[in-house]
Order: sequence, then C-alpha cells, then structure tokens
Amino acid sequence: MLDRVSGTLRQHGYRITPQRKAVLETIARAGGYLAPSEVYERVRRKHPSIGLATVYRTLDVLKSLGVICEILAAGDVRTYTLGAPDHHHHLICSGCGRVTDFITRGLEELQQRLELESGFAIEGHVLEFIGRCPDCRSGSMG
Amino acid sequence: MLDRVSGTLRQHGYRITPQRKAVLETIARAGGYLAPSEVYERVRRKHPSIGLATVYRTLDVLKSLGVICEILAAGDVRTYTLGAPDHHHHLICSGCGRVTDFITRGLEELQQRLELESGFAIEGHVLEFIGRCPDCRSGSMG
DNA sequence: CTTACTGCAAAGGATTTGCAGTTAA
DNA sequence: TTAACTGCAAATCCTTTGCAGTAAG
Repeated sequence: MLDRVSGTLRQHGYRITPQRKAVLETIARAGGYLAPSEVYERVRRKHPSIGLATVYRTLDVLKSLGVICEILAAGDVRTYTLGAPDHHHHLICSGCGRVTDFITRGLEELQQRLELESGFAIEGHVLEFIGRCPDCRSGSMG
Repeated sequence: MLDRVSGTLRQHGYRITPQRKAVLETIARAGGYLAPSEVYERVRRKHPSIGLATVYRTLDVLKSLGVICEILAAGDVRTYTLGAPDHHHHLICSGCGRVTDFITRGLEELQQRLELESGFAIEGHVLEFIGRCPDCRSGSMG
C-alpha cells in the first residue's frame, strides 16, 4: 500500500517524507475515521516533533490524490480514512461518532433521474445515515 | 407560517422577538439556503443593530425546533432553509454553490437493511448529490 | 544543488460565550 | 416584575499562512 502511494506521490511531483509516511500509516492502521487532531496525536507518539500544520498539509495532499477520503460528518468534524470517496457510504453514530461504511447500489438510477430532471451534470454524492450504534444503544453513554 | 412558528416558540418557552421574526422572515423569503453570515447581512438591511451572535443563537433555536433545516454542504459551510430535515435531499452545484432540493423514496428500504445488518438505530440521513447546474455548465464560471 | 517540505508562531475565519443592559410576557 | 433575550467584545476552535531552516531527489 505504501509502495503504491509512494508511486502516486512521486508521479505528481511530491516527495516522500517521514512525516507523510507516518500520517498515511496512522490512517491506514486506524481502520476507522480520524479527525486531523486525532491523526496529529497518534503520529506524535512515534514522531513527536511533527507539527499540526504538517498534518493538515499532508491530509490535503493525500486527499487531492484520492489516497484518503474525507467525510463531511455532522458536527462540523472532518475525518479521514483510507480510500477514494464515492465507493462507499457512511453510517455515523450520534453517540460516539464512530463511522461505519456500507456499500449500496441503486443510487445510479436516482442519479440518472436527477440529471434528466435537473439538468445538472452530477459529479458525486454523499449518503450518510445517522443513528446509534449497538454499543451506544446498550451502554450508558447517553 | 409566522403564526405557526410563533406558537412553536411559545410552546417551548421561547419569546417572540423582532430579531427572531426578522431572521425567520429572511430565511423564508430567501427560498434557498443561506449561510449565517448571509442571514446576518440580509437581516441588517431592515434591522441594522442586530448582532451576529443573535443570528447564530436564533438559528440554533429554530433548528432545534425543526423550523429550519441545516445542510452540511461541502466546503464546511452551514446553510439553512425553511423546513424540517429528512423530508428532502440536496443537489448542490459545485460551481455556484446553489442548492436544489429533491424528494426521493426507497431510502426506507435501505435504512431497514442497514438497521438489520449493523444493529444501529437509525435516526436520520443525509443524501446529497454534487454536480454542475445548467447555468454553470453553459456559463463561463469555470 | 534545488526546491519542496517542515516546524513554529502568527494570522484568519467561523462560532461561542460572558456580561450588563433591555424587553417580552 | 423577572427571566429570557440582545448587542458587544472577547474568547475559542479549527485551519491556513509566512518564514527561515532542513532534507528529498
């Protein structure tokens, strides 16, 4: 994975730096979605001198290359995970904020209908469900 | 409309103030979606002394009562329009930012499937399509 | 070597909060 | 009368930017 991303970075004239590797590995290892501040905290464990600005800049680069995907969740938090957008959707817990992905089809038809009816050239979509995850339903978290 | 909302406000122990009326009327008259700063600018034309904080506070109140609906659009802009969420979805122009609503069904089935598969108690959803509107497709806006 | 990248600190923009005065009910 | 509301200014929070030094290629 790192090899592939390194290639992508190089192809676009970006350099491979320890900071970029660390950010990417952190997101990859997390599995779920991390906010910039969370990425920062985790990267700092191994790489204490990294600056928050570098994390933001790295997230921008990786996002612009499609290496990571940003979700526009409720509560104005940006979070990031590995992978390109649009291939999956999100199920967000209103209790703990955890994000689960799901895949669905059928949006293509809807998209076609919308293009016809609205005249838009549709480029992408966001589909998020918000609810309470099993843990938060049973637990004492509110 | 204002009467209905006044009733709602009163029922919840909120007072009817000129500022709240002005914010509500501004959003109602706009038809589309307004960011807090846009609401503020427009309200100021008729009500020059209003403060931005009051606009934010009013938006919070109206949103919490379901009188207005907030969309979580790309680019980290919050915008508001009349009406409760979840009854419609959004088609957002990536050129000019204008938002069009659409209504669709079929998400209920998907929701049921997700509840079964994930164990979530789903409370709501967001469905947004992003694309270029007819004006921006034909015009010179990029 | 060259120039992209980094860390730091300062700047920026959006939203929230504290407070004393005001006003709806 | 009285408690919710307001405007203002300051405070917060998140993100971006300027800069001089560092390091990838």
